[in-house]
Amino acid sequence: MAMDCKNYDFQKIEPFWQKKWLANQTFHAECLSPAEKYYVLDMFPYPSSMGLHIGHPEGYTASDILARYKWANGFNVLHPMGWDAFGLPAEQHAIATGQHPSINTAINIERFRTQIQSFGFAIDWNREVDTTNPHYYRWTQWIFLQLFKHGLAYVDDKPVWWCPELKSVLANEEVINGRSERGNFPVERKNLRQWVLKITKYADKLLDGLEDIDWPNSTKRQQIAWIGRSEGLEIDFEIIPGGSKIPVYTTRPDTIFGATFLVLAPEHELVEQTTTTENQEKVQEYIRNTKKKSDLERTDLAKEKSGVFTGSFAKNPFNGEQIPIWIADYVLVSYGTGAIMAVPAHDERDFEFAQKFNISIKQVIAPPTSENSGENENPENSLFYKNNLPFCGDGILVNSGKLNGSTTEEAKKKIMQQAEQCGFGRRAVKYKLRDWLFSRQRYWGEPIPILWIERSLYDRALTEKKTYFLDLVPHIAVSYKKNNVEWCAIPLMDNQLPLKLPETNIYLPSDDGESPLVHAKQWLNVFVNPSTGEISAEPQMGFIPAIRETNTMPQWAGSCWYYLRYMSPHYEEGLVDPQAEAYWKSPDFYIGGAEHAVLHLLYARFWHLFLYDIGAISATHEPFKKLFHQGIILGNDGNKMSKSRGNVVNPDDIVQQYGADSLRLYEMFLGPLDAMKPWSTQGIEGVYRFLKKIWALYIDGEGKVKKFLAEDNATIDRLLHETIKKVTEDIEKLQFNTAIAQMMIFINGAQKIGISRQTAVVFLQLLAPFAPHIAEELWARLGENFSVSKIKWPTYDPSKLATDQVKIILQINGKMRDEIAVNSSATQEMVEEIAWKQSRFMTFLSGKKIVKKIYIPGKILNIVVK
RNA sequence: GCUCAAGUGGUGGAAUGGUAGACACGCCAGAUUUAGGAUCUGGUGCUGCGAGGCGUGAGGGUUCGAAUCCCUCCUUGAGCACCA
Repeated sequence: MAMDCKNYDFQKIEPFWQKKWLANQTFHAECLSPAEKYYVLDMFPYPSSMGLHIGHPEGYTASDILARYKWANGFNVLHPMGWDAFGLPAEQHAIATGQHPSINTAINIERFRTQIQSFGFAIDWNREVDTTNPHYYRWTQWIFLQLFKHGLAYVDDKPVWWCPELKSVLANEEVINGRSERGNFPVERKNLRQWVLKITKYADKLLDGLEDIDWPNSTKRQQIAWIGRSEGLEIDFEIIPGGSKIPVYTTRPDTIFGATFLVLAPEHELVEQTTTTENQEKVQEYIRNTKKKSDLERTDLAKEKSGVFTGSFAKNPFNGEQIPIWIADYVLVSYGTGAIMAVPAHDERDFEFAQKFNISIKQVIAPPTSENSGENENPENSLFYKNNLPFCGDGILVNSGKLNGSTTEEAKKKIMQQAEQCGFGRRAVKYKLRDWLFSRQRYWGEPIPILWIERSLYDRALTEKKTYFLDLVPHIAVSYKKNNVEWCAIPLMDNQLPLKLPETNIYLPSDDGESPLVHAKQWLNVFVNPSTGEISAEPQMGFIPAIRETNTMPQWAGSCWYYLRYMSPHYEEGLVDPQAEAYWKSPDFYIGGAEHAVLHLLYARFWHLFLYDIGAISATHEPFKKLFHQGIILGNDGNKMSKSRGNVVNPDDIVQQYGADSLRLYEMFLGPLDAMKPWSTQGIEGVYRFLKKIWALYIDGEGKVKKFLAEDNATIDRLLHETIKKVTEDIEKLQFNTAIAQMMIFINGAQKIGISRQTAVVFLQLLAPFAPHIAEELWARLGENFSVSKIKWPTYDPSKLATDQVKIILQINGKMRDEIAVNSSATQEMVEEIAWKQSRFMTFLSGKKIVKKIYIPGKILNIVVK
């Protein structure tokens, strides 16, 4: 017992039990316990200076209910918490104050931990992880080096998204409608040397893996769309005059006879070759204009198509037709072959373009009609369909020579076959997914554990085979050229990890894409012994000059594998203890916001699949078997909570005023867990009253346990078993709102009728996952053993649910007219006999002719009349 | 524009083919109280004196029976947005 308080004094009760759970390590997850494991994972928070948001405890409470429920069912539960602590706000604070970001980060973590502990979650605090701790990021760096060694990390200086405001590059996934995902600042294209991870190599595995995991459909769909796999045909068109070939990519080879022009992207390498002398000027001007446009303009001004004719023609290899070659910026150089065959009759974009530039439109697909299956199609009579162009669906081929009458599906097959046989085309698979841009020009991130040395020294070390990095570098060297010197990347050795961030007082990146780490000159320029890997700050015999990589990793790096670290957070021999990994495998339940659908959740799956492939882990291919997104909690006014709207609810205030149990209960009672729902300041009163009612049912005005009934009456007995059933089933289905409603029904009944001591005990077990503090307190006052969350979960007795009397609804033409109570074993004849005696029911039947009777045993008797 | 999801009292929501509105908020009345607060009891979809009638975004359909299944439209939310 916490205190001998008389009233429901949550301010005394809650901290007492929180301390007790911590001190007793009540929720410590024992690795390799003989019990079956259950791993509940929350998306770990970024510890911002704003403190915890009211949305945080929503997901955390849901996972906590599950964790406590599983403990009570005999599972060995892993429910950890940690900090995704690298990130921009801490760095911006450092820039503003000149203070090292680790100081502020530590303060914020402290505050988050205190806040999270004030909710009484059954977390194993021994397993806390912090992505900014060198003991942690040592292994983030180690994973990077594995990716490097396997040729999945390389440098590139293609155009990348650059955000001038953040002074950093961003990944494709971090750019939304031409603005940064964080901060909503405009971004532009810039050529910079950057580290890139070859996530595209895992495109198919990332796609296939989605099939056997239990995730929200919308999230799966988003990942599928992001990967954007398509199957099609690459077809070579011959340039007239000239004779060289332009490969185009299409997913609709069946429309090949409808191609009336060909379009090159403005950046396409054959632009110069295809442009005739008299069109030179116009084409160059068009390309100049395109370059001036930002990517935002180029994609956002989708309304009006633009383009220019090159003067050349291309020969359609299927029918020998010559079609004009145009240049237009609606074709992207980075997708497919950067060139398309345009079929205006069956593609909206091509249609729009053809209309604007007066290019002919030729229909080759007729929409399928219900009556004919293609045989009666009259190719000459296609005028009828012209009004409906462009028609982009599947149909029947017309105007396509011997393919006329084929379906889209048949025609695709035939044309692909023909193209491959004749050698002017080949099947191809394309993806929208691009490689993951992995470096950032920031201070507050994991340093990339790479040294750069000159090419000749690199080659010499490898040919002489007397070097530590012989097996640690990819087959093809990762290199770049600057001022005519070529630099090659070599890794640090495992025992040189973690590569810690150097001390500096300059945290601001430069305007031209230089990381603040370049200012740490001592750290930056070193000497390395190529045979031993030894690093020295001073030149030495046998050492060669090297420069450290100055970019850091993006914030997503640390969160890609934290769920593995929780399994053995103090293990020093590897990222995860193989025994722990074999036992815990992967999270059984993962809950977090839907905003990470294509960022964290795609990156983490990529790393997991990779780690599995290289044998670093071995239990599962996919990291997150079951995923759930909690809904957003809106402000009182139905709008998103924001400082500017003044509708922000601070969880600390709620805990202060109503207690953590009320907050937990209320957030779960608001509505379905995945729904977006508005906070109501008045609404929380309801659950608070519920808790006070429970208190009053157990404890008298003197703070003593009340006298319970010697025995339950039948109504309460049935209600208890109904409640056990409903609460148990609803927890399994994550329908916490209705589970709480059922407990309220129980308490309302208990208040009227009274309950036995045994029933009072069982109810506390049901309540404990939702409101653990009050449940633990009353449990202790009843003299039961600590802890209520570790006692075997109650089961219901089905025989108690059966009743000897059932209610039958009497309907006429499906409308409820009366109800009767009958013996539960009553037959239809017996029910009818009683029904016919009901005067109210009979008044509805009088003068009507009975057509049919429908009887659903135990539920309904419906009389159909005329 | 395309794709997906969802529309139920004054409010949050319950019911996924069988009594629409569980549970809760709010509101009304009463009890207790010097008063307020707290607590307890009863009521509360709309309409009608009543029997009853109407009612789940709108319209249509399937069914003995539809909030639930199907079609069309409207609204809201989410995602994608020249990916050929």
